[in-house]
Amino acid sequence: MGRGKIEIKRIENTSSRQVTFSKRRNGLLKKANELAVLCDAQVGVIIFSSTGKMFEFCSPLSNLQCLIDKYQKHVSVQGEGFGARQQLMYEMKRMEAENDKLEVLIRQYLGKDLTSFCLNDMIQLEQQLESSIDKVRKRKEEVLSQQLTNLRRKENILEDQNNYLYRMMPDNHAMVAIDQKPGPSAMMDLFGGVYQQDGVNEFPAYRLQPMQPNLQQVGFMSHDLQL
Amino acid sequence: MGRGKIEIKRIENTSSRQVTFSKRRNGLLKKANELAVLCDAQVGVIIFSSTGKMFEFCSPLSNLQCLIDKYQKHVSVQGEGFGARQQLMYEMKRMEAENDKLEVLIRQYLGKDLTSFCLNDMIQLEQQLESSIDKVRKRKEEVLSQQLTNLRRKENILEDQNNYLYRMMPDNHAMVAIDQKPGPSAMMDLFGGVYQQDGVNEFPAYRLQPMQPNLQQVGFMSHDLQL
DNA sequence: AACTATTTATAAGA
DNA sequence: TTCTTATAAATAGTT
Repeated sequence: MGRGKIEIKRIENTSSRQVTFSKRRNGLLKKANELAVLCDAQVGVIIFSSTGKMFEFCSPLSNLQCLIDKYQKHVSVQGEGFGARQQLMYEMKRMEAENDKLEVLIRQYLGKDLTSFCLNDMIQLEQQLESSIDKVRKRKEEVLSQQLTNLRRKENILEDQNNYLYRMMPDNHAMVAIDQKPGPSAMMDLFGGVYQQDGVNEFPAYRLQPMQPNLQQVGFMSHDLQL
Repeated sequence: MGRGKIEIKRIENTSSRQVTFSKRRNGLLKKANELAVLCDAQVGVIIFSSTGKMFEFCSPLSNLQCLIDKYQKHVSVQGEGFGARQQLMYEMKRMEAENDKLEVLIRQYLGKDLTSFCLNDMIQLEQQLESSIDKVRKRKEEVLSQQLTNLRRKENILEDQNNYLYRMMPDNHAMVAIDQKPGPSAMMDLFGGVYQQDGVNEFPAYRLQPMQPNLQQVGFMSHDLQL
């Protein structure tokens, strides 16, 4: 329909392609509208030009998003599986249910909302909680015992260092008096009475006191003795 | 373009509307294809007839879902906020995180994965678990005590009923001998030794024994005494 | 569905 | 882009 017949294939000349695009795009949208109005149909058109510009049409009293949703629903009913959107929705629902379940479980572990529980449920829950508390206590003891061990190692190291430095020191040079002599009984208090003396029992009356005690300076202390 | 000019408004005659729909639908799809091919554009068309049938077109080498996605992206970039799809994705991520958090919490309440816990964490957890177990035990006691009360009421009712029936019965008619006389000590065993006798202490040596004891027949028993 | 008189769309030129 | 116009294409009404 024009001065000459044309083949339906890509128009190579860019400018005439663009002109044709503009004309025919308008034609298409007009026809879409006519179809919608004349025949009481819902019509949606989406056009992207080769330069990336977007054009759209939707029949009156509707909007493209609605129409697209309707389309999605349609294809998901007949299609192999779900539309990507429906799948998301489904997954969402599933996770929401999972979440609710977990929240209920947690409330149970917190001892809340027990009214719906029968006796057996509660006995089971009690046992579960007892077992949990048992595990926590065991682990707590492990950690405490580890800390104790570390403390002892540290103490031994410090003691050895002290003794070594003491022996190396020219008599009475760079020495500082300590007010209280840290005797075995103080040691006992420090370690909660659990401490077993297994090293040197006697301390010299005077100890070396670095001005800024820095444990990291002790070479073999610098790796894993966290307190 | 036809034997006569027509107004662009809904065709009232149903059958001619359907004929026109069919013709113009084909025309629209053909023109959509021509636009796509001639001008190297992406074109998508969705049509729902007034009877609910769906028709679609998408330019060659593409598919409508793709085109719709592209459309969604386009409108979401300029639009108020997110596209519905992005929003779903975001919500999804949020819920996933929430879920993970809850799962970790539950594992803690089960006493698992404590290695990452410091001493203070564990002390707190222990306290929480102790509080939970406390609540469960309290509730358990409540339930037990309720059941006990119910049992007592039931017993009293049965006893009264028995006595009443016994008195109304013409002597020695329809009576059945009971092998063991259910005395106070049997009562004590039945209720775990907690039972306090507060009703009739003496049972007649012979009791009425309905062939199919049905507790529901006792009027004021039929509502809330669950055991 | 097919036909066809007419209207409409549009290719090419300005 | 827009207008013009000759011509191709679409289609309303009819069979």
